[in-house]
Amino acid sequence: MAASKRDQLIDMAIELFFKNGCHTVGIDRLLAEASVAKMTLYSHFKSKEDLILAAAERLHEQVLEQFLAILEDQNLSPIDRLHAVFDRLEDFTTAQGFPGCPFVNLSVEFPDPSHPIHQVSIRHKHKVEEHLEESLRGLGVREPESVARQLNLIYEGAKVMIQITGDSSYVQSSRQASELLLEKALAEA
Amino acid sequence: MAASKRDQLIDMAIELFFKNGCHTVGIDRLLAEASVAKMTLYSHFKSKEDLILAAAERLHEQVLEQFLAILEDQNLSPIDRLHAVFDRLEDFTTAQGFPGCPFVNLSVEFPDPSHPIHQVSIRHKHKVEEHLEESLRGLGVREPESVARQLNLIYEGAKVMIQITGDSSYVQSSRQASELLLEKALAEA
DNA sequence: GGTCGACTAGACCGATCTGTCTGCTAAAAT
DNA sequence: ATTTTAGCAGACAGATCGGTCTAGTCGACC
Repeated sequence: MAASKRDQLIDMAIELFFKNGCHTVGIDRLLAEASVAKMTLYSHFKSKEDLILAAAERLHEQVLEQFLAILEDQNLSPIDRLHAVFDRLEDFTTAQGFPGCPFVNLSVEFPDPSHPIHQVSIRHKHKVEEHLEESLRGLGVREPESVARQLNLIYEGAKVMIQITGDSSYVQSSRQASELLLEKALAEA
Repeated sequence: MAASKRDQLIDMAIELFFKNGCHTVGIDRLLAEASVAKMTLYSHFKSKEDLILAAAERLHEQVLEQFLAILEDQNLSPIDRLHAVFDRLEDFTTAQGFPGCPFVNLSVEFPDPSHPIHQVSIRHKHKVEEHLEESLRGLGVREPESVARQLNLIYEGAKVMIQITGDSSYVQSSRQASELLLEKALAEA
């Protein structure tokens, strides 16, 4: 079979919930656009939040995979792979009405840190930072954890500023800032 | 009079809506906690969104004032004033369950960039960046606009990472990163 | 051919939310 | 003294939302 109803629901949840906000999109609209009956939804998931959780976890895997693909791109030099992380921001954020980082938005909609959905966001951000750290360690940077955190701040800052202002030229700003930090870190290596 | 009912509503809106999310807090709870009758609310504001807008605008003024106070602190050297912007992040973010930057949250809850509430966020972020730029220009930095944007990314990134992970040590990371960028910018001045 | 499981359409329930309306109190202004 | 104004409490309407229930369709498999 092409795609199970369960997958259709998750895919549409990613598209609708994470683009427009979980609280704003009702379950009826999701069902209509996914062409799935309500009872099917509740046979696969025990609640709307349960679906959101599954969607968040799938998106976590997808985004992390994309992220890793950049950091391990064998066509680029190790340093350029890190630069590419920022350059490639352009691909997502120049889209009309960039909805922002889904995991940031989820954290806003589910502010309780102990909530399972919020925890997916925490896990995602930690994973991203770990991978940055590993790349930096591979480059022989002196304090890879510290530098990874700093690069991550720039990365997150760029996404959130583009989300709010709609000005995608923050991609360039983030690239410049990260380049500078990397330069410095490599000089000390 | 001590505080008009209108002010009570706005103050409580800032506290409840921006700490817990506008969509999650109902108007009945706000009225109960503000000790105001429903009809009084709707005589001052034409809708809930109208109240949120007024609250956002007041908060915009308040936060910007605090921000400016740091950037113009005469007890500090011009460079330390910029550093203080990051150091003082500690004051807000170490609070148990830091709710995140209210203007980021508003942008998530009102994603439409043309929405008046979203526009307050845009205005706020621009103002902050302008003030950073002005401080940098006062220091004789070569490209103040570009550096201001980069510092702003770090600033926003720190707030959002602390919001998600609850790890307030990102304050130090942001301080370190901004210090590095400032050093470089001043060396070129 | 008959059974079973997956799916569907849509009615329905209870809760919740925004916003309106009525009637009342009381202080302030004229 | 009377009118106006600001505020109060709470019922109410209308809409929406998440979730349940019923009844029925369709295809696969034994």
